[in-house]
Amino acid sequence: MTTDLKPNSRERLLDAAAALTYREGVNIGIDALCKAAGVSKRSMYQLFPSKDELLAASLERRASAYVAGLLPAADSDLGPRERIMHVFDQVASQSASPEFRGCPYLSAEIELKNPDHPASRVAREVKGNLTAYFRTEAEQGGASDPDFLARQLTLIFDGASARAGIGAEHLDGLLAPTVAALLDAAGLH
Amino acid sequence: MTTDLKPNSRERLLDAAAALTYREGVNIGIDALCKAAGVSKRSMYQLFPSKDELLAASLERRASAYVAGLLPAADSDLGPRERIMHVFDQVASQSASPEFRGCPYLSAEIELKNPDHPASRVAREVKGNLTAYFRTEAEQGGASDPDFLARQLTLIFDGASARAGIGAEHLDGLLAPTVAALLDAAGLH
DNA sequence: ACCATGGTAAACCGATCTGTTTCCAAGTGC
DNA sequence: GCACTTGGAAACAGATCGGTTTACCATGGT
Repeated sequence: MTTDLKPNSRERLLDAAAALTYREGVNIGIDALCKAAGVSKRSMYQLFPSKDELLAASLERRASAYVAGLLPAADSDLGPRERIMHVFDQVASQSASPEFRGCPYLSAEIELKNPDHPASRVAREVKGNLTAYFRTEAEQGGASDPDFLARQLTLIFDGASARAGIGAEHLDGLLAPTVAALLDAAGLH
Repeated sequence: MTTDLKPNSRERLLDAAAALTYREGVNIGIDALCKAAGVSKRSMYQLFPSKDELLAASLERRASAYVAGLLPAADSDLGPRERIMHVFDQVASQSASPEFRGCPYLSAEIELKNPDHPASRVAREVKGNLTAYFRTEAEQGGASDPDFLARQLTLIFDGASARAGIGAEHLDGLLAPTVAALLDAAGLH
């Protein structure tokens, strides 16, 4: 077993950072993060070299759960079209919650304008994975230009996230027909 | 003539606020704004009651120029379809500039998570006007559901703004076919 | 009982935040 | 010359920022 002292503090910090930065933005203070996690600043700075790295680590940790909530279960026997639609259905249903603030990775990249920020790097990677997923499914479904379709879908995804996140749109019934139109245009069967 | 003492300070502040918050985010400090505008804080606080109001006023002032850069000239004799496409062509060409950071109104709403912030209110109104423009043109073009199409187009607009703004997408050749697919699906002639 | 470890609370540091105030120089009218 | 306004420079206030350090207290091994 790899040494696993201090098991809780680290995770509590990551969870608190994920929750608070999502609600309040990346400019939330370290004192607030530590207080919410029930961890002293001293311990925090033993676990993470800086706030930036804590933020990046919290986004990274959140990543697998985030995509798990978006993608269909591994054992589901859906076709490529359904596997794409599933992502958008999930976003639409998530956006119904009043706590929904859009894709945390998009928000992070917009708030930290600096693309070299460690958290921006993580965010870029996660979003890249989503686009890659779309591309794979598009290919599988025989789309005429899988790469192009994947870019279109990511655009829709981020647009929907952003608008629903600021409460400007309620996605209900909007997303499915829009995505369907693009899939049809791309010849995805 | 309405009294127009202190003509320059006010405008310089508004311009500086627009430019700096766009580049650096809404968390830019007041000292930096005043220094960039060449106006003392004392004068600034005589002209505006708070930073929030200055920010809101700068977004409001920027609004007419912003939509002017997006919409076709008033005397242009374009059909509804072209008048819609024109907006997206403009975004695509603007996004080529390295200073492009996406729609400033979307960014503002995302960064200030508070929808009651005066600047959020202004941003919401400006974006509402864009959606209204789309709806009008959709109606004019005989779209089957103008309201629905307008929501779709705004979604694309914001998605494109966001992704190009963070440098994740270069819109070139992506936007026109995507929008065209939606216009076709809506039966816009 | 003793000491090491590890973690919390809290003071502290210098910087920066929004916002206020003081001081002073440059007009301006008379 | 002289009262008066205007506004810039900058100090200031109080809070908070990221980050460090000190002081104390709990545990547990021996």
